[in-house]
Amino acid sequence: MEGESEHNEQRAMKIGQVARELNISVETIRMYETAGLILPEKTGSGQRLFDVNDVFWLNCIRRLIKEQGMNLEGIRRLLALMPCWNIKPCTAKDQQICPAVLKAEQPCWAMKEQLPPICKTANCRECAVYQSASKCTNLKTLLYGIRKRAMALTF
DNA sequence: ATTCTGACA
DNA sequence: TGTCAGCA
Repeated sequence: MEGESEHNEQRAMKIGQVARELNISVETIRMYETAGLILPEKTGSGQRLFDVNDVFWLNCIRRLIKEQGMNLEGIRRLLALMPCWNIKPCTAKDQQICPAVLKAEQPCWAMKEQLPPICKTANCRECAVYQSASKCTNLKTLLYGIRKRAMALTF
């Protein structure tokens, strides 16, 4: 059996283990990361570590692709539409220059360095924006903030 | 044995 | 997406 004897550690899985459990190749998982869909933890040596939420999210990505007719680009752009400014308490001034607010090219966590200080120094894996996205409830609630904002502008 | 990055007959 | 190289 595997070494599942860890206690406080949030039993992080290596890419090979994740690949086996989800029946996908490690190359594919790395590709999802390159596309900005997932943000696995990295050890000092560069080893990717996935927790249960990462695995769950990867599962959602697979379904979006295999059952919902989406592709990597589509998912990436969808995540890029997340109303991070409604989740993260950034100032109006930040929003005027934040690429995550002005553009919808990629998820905010995929361009961390270009973000204002509040987000630039944050741990994206622990940020509500990334976590809510990886919850993969349904795509509409994911964009609820957008609707709220649209309503405010319309009425 | 496993993972990592980068490249591509 | 696969896979082979050359490391760590």
